[in-house]
Amino acid sequence: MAMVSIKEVAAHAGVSPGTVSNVLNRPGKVAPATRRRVEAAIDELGFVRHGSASTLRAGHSRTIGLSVIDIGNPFFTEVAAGVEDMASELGYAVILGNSAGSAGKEDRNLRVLSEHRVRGVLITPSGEDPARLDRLREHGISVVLVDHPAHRPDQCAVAVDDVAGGRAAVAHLLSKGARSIAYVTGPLTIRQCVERRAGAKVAMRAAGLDPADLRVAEVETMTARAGETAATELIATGLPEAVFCANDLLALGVLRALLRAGVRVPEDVALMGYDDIDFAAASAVSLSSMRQPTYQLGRIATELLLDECDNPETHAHQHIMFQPELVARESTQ
Amino acid sequence: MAMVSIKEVAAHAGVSPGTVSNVLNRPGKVAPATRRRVEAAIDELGFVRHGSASTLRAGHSRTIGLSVIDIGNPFFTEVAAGVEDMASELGYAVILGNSAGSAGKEDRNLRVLSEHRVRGVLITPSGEDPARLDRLREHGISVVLVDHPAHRPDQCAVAVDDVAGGRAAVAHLLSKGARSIAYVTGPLTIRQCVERRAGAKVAMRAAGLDPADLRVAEVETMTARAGETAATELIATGLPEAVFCANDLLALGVLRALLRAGVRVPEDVALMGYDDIDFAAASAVSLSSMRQPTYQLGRIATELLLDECDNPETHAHQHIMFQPELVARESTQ
DNA sequence: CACTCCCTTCAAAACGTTTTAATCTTCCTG
DNA sequence: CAGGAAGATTAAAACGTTTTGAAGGGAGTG
Repeated sequence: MAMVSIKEVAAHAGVSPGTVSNVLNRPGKVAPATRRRVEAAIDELGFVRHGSASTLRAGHSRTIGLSVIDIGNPFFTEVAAGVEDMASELGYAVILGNSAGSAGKEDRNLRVLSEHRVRGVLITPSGEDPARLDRLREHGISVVLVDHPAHRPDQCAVAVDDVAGGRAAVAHLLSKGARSIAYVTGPLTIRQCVERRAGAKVAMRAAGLDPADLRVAEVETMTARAGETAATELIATGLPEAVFCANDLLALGVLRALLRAGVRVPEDVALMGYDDIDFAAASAVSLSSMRQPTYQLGRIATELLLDECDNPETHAHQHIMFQPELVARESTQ
Repeated sequence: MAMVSIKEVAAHAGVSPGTVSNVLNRPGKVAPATRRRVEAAIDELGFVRHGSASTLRAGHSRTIGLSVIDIGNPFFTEVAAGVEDMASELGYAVILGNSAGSAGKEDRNLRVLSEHRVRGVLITPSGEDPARLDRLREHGISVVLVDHPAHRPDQCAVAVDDVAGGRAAVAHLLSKGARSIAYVTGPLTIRQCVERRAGAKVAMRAAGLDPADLRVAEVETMTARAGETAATELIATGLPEAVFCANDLLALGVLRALLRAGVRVPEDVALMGYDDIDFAAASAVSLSSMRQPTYQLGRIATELLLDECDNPETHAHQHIMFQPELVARESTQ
């Protein structure tokens, strides 16, 4: 109830509100003696700046938004960690939005971010609708795409080469002797899922196989539970020699269901995940996976975004594309 | 750049700004014909309400804060999921803060939340310093403790009985025949760690053992990596018959290090975790753990908080204490 | 027709900052 | 000691909403 304003601080310190504001925002501009007096008043009264008022007047806030597809996925928490670290180094706060794979929730989150007049937005878009992001840009909110290639040249983006990743993963499975391969994937509206599939087909063609023979099992969410469902279906309809999963959560679910059904991994079925989350190494059969520079992805995206916000005239848009790295473990021994 | 204000909408629709505000906030108060006209103007101009301005004028925002200890821990992402679902059902947005175990970061996050004039804060405090939270309350920001018992009677809190959990976990290990037990824990400044240890000692005393014999291995963070460190140390100094870990991440790390060192689980060492995160069931040796109603924790805490905010006169403070549940798997077979 | 009442809309003030231009001090220079 | 520059502080306007009390306009009533 007792929020104290800059005016009361000013009165208490015997100066004008403008001076208090200066102490807060450009301490250099105010004489050391008065500054100390004001700072004392601030402490004494427990003053907390009203962020909304300052955003309103200043026209922008020191806040950025981060919108991810699934905060329950360790991949994204790792990205978020990178974002948060870099943002707080540069004096920005982060508002996190989780779209949970739903376009509706993503829209709601973007609206909340717009209303907050965030300085910029980092987003891993869940669908392919650049228009909504363009609208943000028209409103003066910078957008950097994370784990997604740029929609347009005048935009920053930080991504990982998913086609190369899919190709490397399946090439690895093929090199272990597998000939029939299933691809367990989330919704094929998700770009990553589509590109990893494309990479998988490239690898098959390169090995002299018909890409059309890639068996695709599509599930609704990219969670361990969905992975179990997919595996149950594979078991019912006949197992392939190898399974490539669009991410590690799916792969862990597949693994769990296979083992429960008495299927041996990798003897009966070889298994590959994607993302190399921490838990991949600790699972029942340690999981081969494609490692991505997750934390770096977050840090660099944030750096690009804030450079764009803070130095608009010198900023040069960049499209950064990392290469994923194969990590072979027991599941493809 | 082209953020349109309520004034432009008003001009475009041929009404006053006040009427536009009414359309936004109490559509019932405005005649259907004008409302439609205003709504058309809003769509046409792509108007987005300036949240800061409205917070400033209204004195409060429809936003709550959630401050957790470690967003990398699935336990907290599950809590966050519950919070977000309930909050958005009630029309609130959530700002997430991750203290990453550091009191400094927690302070910074609370400051950011204060500056945003959030309506209330949900927090799993990382240390024991009720004073900082009292300061929030003095500022008119409601606080509900999550996974932590109340500091004071006039406050809501939602917790799980950690003493009972620690007791049940160790009683289970003892029932499997273990006599020497090690407790791998995060910083003993964290309440959960302390109480689970207290519970462990209760169980030992009940079994006729000396509680002082509980070997405590304290590590700095509650991550899998820290668990590996702890296990390495245990191996070097002599293994106990059973290990109880303060959470599943630690347990997974311990498990990984033990297996790598050729120690069999549970034959040589029985192992228990805590939280029953999804990955516990999928690990190399599936992990026995203590299950908590995590998602519910988040939902209920949010419900209490928003009831306190929206109905301050009828609100009754509640202290809710859930009981954890033992889940026995291979690691304690 | 005069009056009241209700429904709708409006004008203006207020919220707590930041910022700009102006004023007031102080100190230096010649 | 006059003149001015540099530095410190201030007053006042502005940001985009919400809210309040008042005004406007029909419709119903006596």
